Amino acid sequence: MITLGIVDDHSLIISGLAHMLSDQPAYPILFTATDGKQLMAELEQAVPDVLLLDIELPDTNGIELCTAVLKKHPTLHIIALTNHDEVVYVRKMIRNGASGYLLKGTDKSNLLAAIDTVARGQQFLDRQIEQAILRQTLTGKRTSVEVKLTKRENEILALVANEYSNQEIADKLFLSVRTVESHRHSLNHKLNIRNSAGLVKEAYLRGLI
Amino acid sequence: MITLGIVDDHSLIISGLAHMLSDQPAYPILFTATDGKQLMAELEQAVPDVLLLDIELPDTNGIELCTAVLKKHPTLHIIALTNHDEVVYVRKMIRNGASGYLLKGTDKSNLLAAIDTVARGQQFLDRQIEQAILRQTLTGKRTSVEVKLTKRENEILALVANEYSNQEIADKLFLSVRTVESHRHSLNHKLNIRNSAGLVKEAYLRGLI
DNA sequence: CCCGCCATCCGTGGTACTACGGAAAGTTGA
DNA sequence: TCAACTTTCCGTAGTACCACGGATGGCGGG
Repeated sequence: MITLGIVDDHSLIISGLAHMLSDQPAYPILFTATDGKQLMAELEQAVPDVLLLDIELPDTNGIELCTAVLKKHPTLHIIALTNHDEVVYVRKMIRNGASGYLLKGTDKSNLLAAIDTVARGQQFLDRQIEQAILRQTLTGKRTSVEVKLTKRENEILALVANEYSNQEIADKLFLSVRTVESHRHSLNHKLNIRNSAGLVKEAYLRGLI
Repeated sequence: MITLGIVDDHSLIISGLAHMLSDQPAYPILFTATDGKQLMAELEQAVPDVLLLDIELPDTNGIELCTAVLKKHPTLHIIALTNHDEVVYVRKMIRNGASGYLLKGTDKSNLLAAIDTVARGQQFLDRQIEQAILRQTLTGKRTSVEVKLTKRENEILALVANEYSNQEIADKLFLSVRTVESHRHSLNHKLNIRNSAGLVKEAYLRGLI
């Protein structure tokens, strides 16, 4: 028996995971939560063996949440759950105490394997991630199954990185400022960053500067 | 006779230049202006042989202004006038059509030489800049007479570049947010940039990331 | 000893950015 | 053809950042 907790702001993901586990009586789900606050509240009631934790949450970021949760409940094994397969993120999470790292596109067998592995106290990385890390180490090159940006997003990323303000970008591309803001919001979300600084760094990684 | 136009938002600089040229009847100053708009207006009245153009202006940046002016008045020879001796800026200006590049700390003979040279249609670069470019080409290393930052400024620059918010920086360094803002303001001023994006780029140049 | 620079703090008053959510039109692919 | 995605736009709010100016105490050089 390995008890579980699931944290994700998309209820779709939660129900997807719950469905995958529904025919597995050995993996009871103790609770689900959609944000960090709820998670902390739930943990007051019951501490599962393994926590599936989305690193993108509305009220906090999973990286810090990871640290915070482990501080309170050191016995917990955390599997980070995310769409972001860039090696940087993985390193951050692992450095912050996560035992495993799964992409949301994972399948059932992978999920169960991950749960079993971390419950045993070992580390589990998504296969895709493992390969990315290997490739990076061998070739010295960066990110892996990079987050794909749309044409527009790339364009705007480049301009932001070149010190254009939203207004200037709007003028240059004949868009409204709101549209530019929208795209930036998407970028921030996709890339799991929260300000211009992050965008510029990303632009460097992508060779846009 | 070489006619001149001067554009700088600091009247001090303008009068300084005017003074240097006051005993040179061969270099009449047709007009002076303190911003891009004024410049464009003046150029409707009279087009000088050489334009001394500060690249930092309140209403625009000299780099784009340079392009814009030359588009309208292709015969104009422009000498960029600035405190910033980083090679990047020089390259930008030259690529945008400037014929010469002078540091504001220049002396009279240097100024006259620059004017004569560009009026003849040749290119003139400040000696200091020339050497910086040579050094860069030879050593493969970047910027020249780098703007020096204080210890604190460097520290904060690094944190900004690593996606820390002002609040977080303040917490980390045990400062008030206002102090952090002050330092950022100094950084922006010293480095001639205006937002986080610029700071992050600078941090890259300085190897802080 | 005084001047200048550094580091610290604060005030005022913007402007820019960010987090969401919602909506509509166009594109693309299975 | 239908679903999924992209691009565009807007609203509401809040937070972060930026441009100044001004003030203080410390510290080093002349």
